[in-house]
Amino acid sequence: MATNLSKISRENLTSKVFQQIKEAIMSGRFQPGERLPIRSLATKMGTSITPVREALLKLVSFGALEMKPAHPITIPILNKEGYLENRTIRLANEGLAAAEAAKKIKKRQLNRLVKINDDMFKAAREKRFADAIAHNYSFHIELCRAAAMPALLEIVEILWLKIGPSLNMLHVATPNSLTIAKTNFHREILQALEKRDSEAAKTAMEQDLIQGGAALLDYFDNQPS
Amino acid sequence: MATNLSKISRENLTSKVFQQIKEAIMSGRFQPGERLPIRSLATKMGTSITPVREALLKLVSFGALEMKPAHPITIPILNKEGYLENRTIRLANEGLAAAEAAKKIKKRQLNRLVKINDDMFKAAREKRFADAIAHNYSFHIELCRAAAMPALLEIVEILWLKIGPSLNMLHVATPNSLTIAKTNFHREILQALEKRDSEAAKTAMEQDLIQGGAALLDYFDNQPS
DNA sequence: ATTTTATATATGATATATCATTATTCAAGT
DNA sequence: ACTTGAATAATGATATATCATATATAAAAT
Repeated sequence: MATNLSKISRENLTSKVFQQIKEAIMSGRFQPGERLPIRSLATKMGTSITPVREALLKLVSFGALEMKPAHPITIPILNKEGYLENRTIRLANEGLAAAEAAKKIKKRQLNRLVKINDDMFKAAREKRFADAIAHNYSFHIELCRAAAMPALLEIVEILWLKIGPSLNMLHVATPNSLTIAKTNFHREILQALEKRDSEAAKTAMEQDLIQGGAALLDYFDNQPS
Repeated sequence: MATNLSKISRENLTSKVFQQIKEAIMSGRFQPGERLPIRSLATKMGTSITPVREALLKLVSFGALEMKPAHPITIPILNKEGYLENRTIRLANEGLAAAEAAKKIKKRQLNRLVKINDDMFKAAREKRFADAIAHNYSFHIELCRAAAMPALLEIVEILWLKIGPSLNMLHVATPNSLTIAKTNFHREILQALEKRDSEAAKTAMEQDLIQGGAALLDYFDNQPS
């Protein structure tokens, strides 16, 4: 029996389309309010409308896209209230993830987090703000992965999907106010993980989420939409 | 302009199908492992397969149903590990919901919770276990609604969808061990809500979730699947 | 009787066609 | 110039047809 045969990708079209649109959303390639018509996406991606529709419906069911009857599917426009609710829920879930990760994280995963954090600082120093935002996202997701709770990871990914477009819009609107690399608590989180101190990890994570959203809150306050 | 015109239901077929299947899952009309073939459901419901497929895919994306490539869609079989992860996440999210509800709940909502709880006890006394389980579910969902955080409510509903079939299976397998009405902390939760004591509400909720799952944990321990 | 193989069936995946509703455009009327 | 109304286009919703793959059944071989 031949070994080392490469796995044939049995992923279906819907999954591929979903991943691609999801990544596009998280990397800020759509503005809040922007339309995502099924047909034009299908044309761009070279599939029929069925897989695109299914992928979009999935994102809608996660609250990452908005759909009103007989209206085009759009990127939701987050307001202050919605952001604060999202932050409160992330506090609970990412706090839990940090506490669990402190118990379970392996050296390799910890090193990976350190590297992601370094990359984030480097990107911010070099004013590659979009990259910095992406690395910040990776930091939170990978930490959540270290908690080894797949259902929790899914929830946290959904929560970030909802704020992704606004986060990226912020860096376009006011790149100078990007505080991701200046006032975060990643170091405190990493230290707590290394000490395997669940409580400290949770607290540091909560502070990080509150600080990380300060710039966005300022934006909402000065943008009386 | 005429007023008081009744709203025309613009809900689409997919939503209706989704609601119906969701309720069927939560009320235990499907066994863990049972198949849900698209075509036969569509025939039963009198629609084409498209709305049914979309509704099922939505449930799959919530983790309430399982789908392997080229296999029938099924009700997932929960194991002890999966249940414990689900419980841990509910502790965080329903704890938050209870704390928020303590701040925001209105008298009408509190009265409603009291009534649901009474109904649950009544159902349990009369050995209508399925009803008791349904009322317990309502209690948790309505409390979550009182927190006035729509995104949190969605998450909690998803979490319950995943354990619904197993909860109902339990009451069929071992109706005598149904402890829902005996060892719950609903009274403590209600008292905390009335006092507007967030911390107490959170603690009582956590105890309720742990106690409420004890019977299911026993089942997993004696069922070495 | 058991195992193997071939056929038929069931099922999800994808593409396409058509419908209803809304948004847009543009011309006519004021 | 502005408003109104009709025609057109855009868009999601639904139904149906076809395909690929897995499962179940039946037949054949041992």
